[in-house]
Formats: sequence, structure tokens, C-alpha cells
Amino acid sequence: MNSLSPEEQQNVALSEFPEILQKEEKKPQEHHLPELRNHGGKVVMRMAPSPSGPLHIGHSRMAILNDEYVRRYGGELILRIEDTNPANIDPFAYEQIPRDLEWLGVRVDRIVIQSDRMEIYYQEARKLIEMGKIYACTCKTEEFKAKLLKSIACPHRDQDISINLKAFENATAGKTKSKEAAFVVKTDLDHPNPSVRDWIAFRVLDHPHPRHGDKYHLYPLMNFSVAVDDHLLGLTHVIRGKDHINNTEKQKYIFRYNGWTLPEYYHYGLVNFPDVILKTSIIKKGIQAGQFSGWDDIRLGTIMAFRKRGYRKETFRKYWIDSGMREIDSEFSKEIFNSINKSFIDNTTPRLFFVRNPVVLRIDNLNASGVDIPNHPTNRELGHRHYDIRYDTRIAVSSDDWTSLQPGDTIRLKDFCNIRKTSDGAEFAGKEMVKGIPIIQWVPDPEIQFTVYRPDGTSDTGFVEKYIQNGSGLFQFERYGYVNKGSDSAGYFLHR
RNA sequence: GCUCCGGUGGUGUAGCACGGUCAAGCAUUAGGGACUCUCAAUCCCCCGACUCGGGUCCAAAUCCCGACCGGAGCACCA
Repeated sequence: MNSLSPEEQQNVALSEFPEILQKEEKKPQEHHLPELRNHGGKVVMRMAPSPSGPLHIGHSRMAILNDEYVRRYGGELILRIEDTNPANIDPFAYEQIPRDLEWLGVRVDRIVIQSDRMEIYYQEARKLIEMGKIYACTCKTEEFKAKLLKSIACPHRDQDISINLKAFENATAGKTKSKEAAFVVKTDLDHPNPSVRDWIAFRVLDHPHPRHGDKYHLYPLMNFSVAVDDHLLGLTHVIRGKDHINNTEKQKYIFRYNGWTLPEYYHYGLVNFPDVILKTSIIKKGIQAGQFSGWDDIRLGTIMAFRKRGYRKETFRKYWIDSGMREIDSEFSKEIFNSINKSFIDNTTPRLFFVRNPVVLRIDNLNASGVDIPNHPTNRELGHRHYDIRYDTRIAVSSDDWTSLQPGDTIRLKDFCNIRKTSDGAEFAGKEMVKGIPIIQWVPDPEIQFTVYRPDGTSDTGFVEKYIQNGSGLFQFERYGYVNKGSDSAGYFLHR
């Protein structure tokens, strides 16, 4: 069977086992996301990154999952920038996050910045204080924790509402010192999970905010502002990482006290990214120390870095849709990701020869006047490139190829001619294709030095064809890999 | 330690809500082959999994219990 050509194989299958082919025609097995619960028509969804830095590959999952569902059902996708911790903000992120999302093809309908909504959180807090659901606590952090661990109420828990209100006004007015007071949501002191018992909703913090300077002194913690916004923004479904499961439990108390309807929650499993640098704190330090060139350093796992290397946005989407929304933790597969990416680029990417660690040869008796090389093995639309060849044209090959040969060995310069290695150089060995001999890439009249930077921090340098100057974007360097051109002399390695 | 969640081939998943059509599908990787002036693409073939032990049932990957393993959270980060 294997000795037949593909068409012959097809024919045999067709005549002898028609049911096999029919079966395959049934469905191309497109992966798709499950239906959402209670999605009565339109949905309102959100993604909520903190502006500690640009988005990375991990964020892309949440962005694409949410975007996919809003596209499917219609509705609204909100980008909510969660900047209620002024100590962990990189102002650059405010502008870069929307750019990252746009590049990913995520359609954001509305941007909400939490620090612009402080008065709303204060208002909601006052309401809950008046309802007796939030109290001001002036315990020391350690005492507070210790008590909760034993399910013991702290002395402030039942103090008069007027005291709590007064404390709140003092705190918002900046009359309270950091750590001197916190505002706590009453939940259930007997809740099995100690972290859900009476959790802190606001903290006093004197740290300048990049957007608001010293205007605010009392900041909501994530669980409070998220709950309030999820309701006020009309969220119908929330999709986020499993690390938020416990937060969901806490947030539900705010919904319950206000009589608000809960959104449907989904939590996808955590993804482990081996060998990918994602932590913004590490990246920041590295950039400051000059170890990384910036947020788009190709050694990083940021969206900017993937983009710089030439990945297609479609790859992110397909990868995350394929991964689904299961709650199991998983490992990011670079192999699958790259394979998906290749399927998007292969047919439209022009080929070029690149010889790293080059050896420049003069070929004795070179008998040719010119050569045309196709830019793609099957896609004719990409045309071809032409070189004039003289008897003394110098030719570069990769030493990786050349040094493995013995004098007398013959190889073929792809799409051109055969050469034979001699004791001190090379000689012409005919133009006709000889089956079975190795075929290598080559560069005539080598002039253009090119360096390929690789994501592992290494680089390769050699000669590339001069036609690199005529194009931009992606090339496939034959037998080497895909490279995204940065300039006429350097580029970034994408994948094989 | 406590709380919660989860365990399908090397990797990513489908199936599990309503047990039989699943001696388990797809993709990727590894291997073999066809084709090919790339060690690419394409095509064909092939290796490979329901964590374990009990239970319910005519029938369990699917339901129940236990064990084991893994993950997350554990309070002034998001």
C-alpha cells in the first residue's frame, strides 16, 4: 500500500473500502467550546487583567475564551483594568493591554478602569456598612488572623454602625494611617475555609496612584471591587482561571447581601508554561538590569514577544479553543502551538537560503550563466528569484554541511547544480539532478550578513540571499526554520 | 494542616450532565513509508491512554465509596 502514490492509495481506498472515506467526510472534527449555561441570547462578559505589565500568553486564554463567547452569542465584551493596588502598576500597561488585545483579534466593546470608579466602591461600601455587613476593624493583622482561624469574632465586629461610618469617612478623607484600620465584610465565622471568614474589603494605603496621584487613601481589595463591578456592569458570565475559585466564594456574599443575581461562573484549569518567562516582576527587573531588551524581548512569553517572532494571532485562538474550559491543570505544548502556527503560514511564506557559519567556495569549471529559484515549492504565486552566475561566482554554503563531506563526495546546491568536494575546494559536477545525493541551501555572491536571534538567547550568524532586502515579515530559511525579519541584517527565529 | 477542585496515550483534548453506539475519536510528537531539487509541506501506515481498589448494574471512562497522585486557595496582591 505504501509503495503506491497518494492518488493511487486514494483510488484503492475508494474502490475497496468506500465506507472508510465516507466516514471521514462526515465531520472534520472541529473543536469547539461548550455551550454556556443560561445564555438567554446576549451575554456580557469581561476580562480583567491588572495593569502590572503587558499581556502574556497566559492572559491570551482568558481574552480569547471570553471573546469567543461574545462572538457566538452576541453581547458585550468589557476590558476591565483592575488597578486598585497602586503599588503594582506599570503605567505602560494601560496603553499596551488594549494594543495586545487588538492584535490578538479580541473585540473589546468597552474599557473600564477601576481606579476611575472609586466613588462607586465607596458608595457601595457605605450601603453595606449601613446594612451592618461591613465593619471597621482596628485589630493588628496578626490578631485578626488568629481570631478568624479560631472562628472568634473580633471586638469591632458588632460595634455600632455609626462608628463604622465615621471610620469610613475618616479613612476616605485620609485621616487614617496605613494598616491602622481595615474594612471587613461579615461573612460566616464558621465557614470551613478560613479565608472566606470575614474578609477585608478595603485597606488604607498611602501610595501614589499613577492615574490619580494622592487623591485616594482607601482602596478596595479585588474581591470587593470585582463583585461590585461584575454586578453594576451587568455581567452574565464570568470565565477566569481556577485560581479564583475561592474568590468567587467571597464575592458571592456581596451579591447575596444586595440581592443581586449571580453571573454564571466558569473556572478553567491552570496552565503550566515550561521554559517561558511570564512573571512581570521578573521581567521588569530583567529589563531594568539590561538583561532583556524590553517587554518584547523574544525570550519572554509576552504577547509582544510572540508577535515580534512572527506568530499569527489565529494560532492563539485555535490553541485555546482546542484547550477548552476544563478545570484540569495542563501543560502548554509548544509543539502543538508551533504546529498550528505552521499550518497558518507555511503556504504563504517565501523560502530563502541562509547559510550559518558559512564557508565561501570558488567552484572550478563552474559552467552556468544564471539560475531561477522558486520562492515556494508548491505555491507558484510566490514567484521565483533570479541570479546571474559567472564562471567565478563565489558561493557560500554552511560549514555544518560542508565539513561533514569527504573529498570526492558530491552534493547538490538546491535548484542549481551539483558540486564535488575536492582536497582544497570544490568543482562543478553537472547540472542534472542526481537522485540520492544530499541537497543543501547556498548563497551566491555572499554579501549580506544576517543574524538570527533565537528565543533561548543564542543566535546564528551567516549569509543570506540578497532578496531578503526585497521583502518584509516572515521567511522560511530552508532547512533552518521560519524567521521574522527585523531588519536587512537580523531577524527572529519563529520555529522550524 | 485546613478548604476546594481535578485525574483519558509523551503532550493537548473528545466522550462523562441522561451508563450500553467507546475493546475509546481527533490533534501533536516519536517511528515507518510514499511523494518531493528543504531534515519543510502533503499523503499513507504505525506505537501509545480511561490512576488504583472496591461497589451498584445485564452493562461503567461515564454513577457511588475509598486510596493514591496532582493543582489551587489559606485573609490588607490580582
